[in-house]
Amino acid sequence: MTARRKPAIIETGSLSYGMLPGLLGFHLRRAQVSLFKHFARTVGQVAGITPGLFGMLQVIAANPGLAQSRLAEAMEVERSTIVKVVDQLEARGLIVREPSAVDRRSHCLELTELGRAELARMEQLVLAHEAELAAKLTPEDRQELTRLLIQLAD
Amino acid sequence: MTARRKPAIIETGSLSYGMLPGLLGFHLRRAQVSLFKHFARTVGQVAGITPGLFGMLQVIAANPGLAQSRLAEAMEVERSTIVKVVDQLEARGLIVREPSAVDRRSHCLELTELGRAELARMEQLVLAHEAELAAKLTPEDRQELTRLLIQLAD
DNA sequence: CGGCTTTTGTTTCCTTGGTGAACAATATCC
DNA sequence: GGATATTGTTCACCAAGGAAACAAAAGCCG
Repeated sequence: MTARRKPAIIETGSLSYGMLPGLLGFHLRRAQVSLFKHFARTVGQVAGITPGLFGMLQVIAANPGLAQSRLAEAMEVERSTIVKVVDQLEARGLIVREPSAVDRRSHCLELTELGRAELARMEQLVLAHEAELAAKLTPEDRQELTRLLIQLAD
Repeated sequence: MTARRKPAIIETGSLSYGMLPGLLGFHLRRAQVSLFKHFARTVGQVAGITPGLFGMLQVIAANPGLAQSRLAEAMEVERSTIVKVVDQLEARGLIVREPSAVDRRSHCLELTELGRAELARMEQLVLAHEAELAAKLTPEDRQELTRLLIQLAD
């Protein structure tokens, strides 16, 4: 190697991210990591839940009697992934698998009383978390961001 | 259970997401999943790389001689996480760990010739991927989205 | 009706990123 | 020179997810 070595003295602040700042994915990921950490500090720490599990719970609550396969489609994950999620939520007493009256293969997911109570509590925390996030943007910007994200996701 | 059972007949299309559509995190996640899948189809399949690894490679390329600890800070992950990443990239012959001249504890990360060539190829694929994504938005909207994401991430 | 085909939930194994704790070697500070 | 901090590493873990195989149950079709 005959090439001259570059200085290689790089302070944390002045470090280059190459082409990354020109990519939507980079900023999308940063925003999500930031949001996720905020969720963990505010909602997660208090209610012991992750964004993913909260989302599952929301969909189950909003669609009583939902079969696991439908939930998998809604969340765009495989059926085998749903099994673990449902196991967790059931183990915590938040939901139950009830046998379907019309199809003996499928399980109807339902919230328990505890599940309803816990979800209500979580929702308050999530709304507070959302409000803190939204404070970084004007109401119009928040609306605009939502619109653009939907457009990007198709 | 004496309560009347709700119909529980829910077609995939007409299923409710509860309060999720009102949350930024929901749309952020959807957009990212969509983008990630697109990246996997276009860049990943061809160049065998993930958004995460590509990002690491970019930062290493843009900051020759970077120490692993600095990289960890830049990517906001733990040092122990970086070890595996560097192992992978080194195993593929894209980078090398060179001993630092000034600190015998630290390793200076450098791209190899192969690494530079591969990265250049990846960059072309990434730019094409980005262009396809950006096609969903007007140029102004893309700019606006970037601005809002940065603002949200702090 | 009876035989294929599909769907549903499940289990098992694997992969990907990531964490935290402990550790040896090396720097740094007082 | 001795305490303290930093660097890279290993190891054991965890969470989210996917793939494949499977049994039970539905559904289809001749």
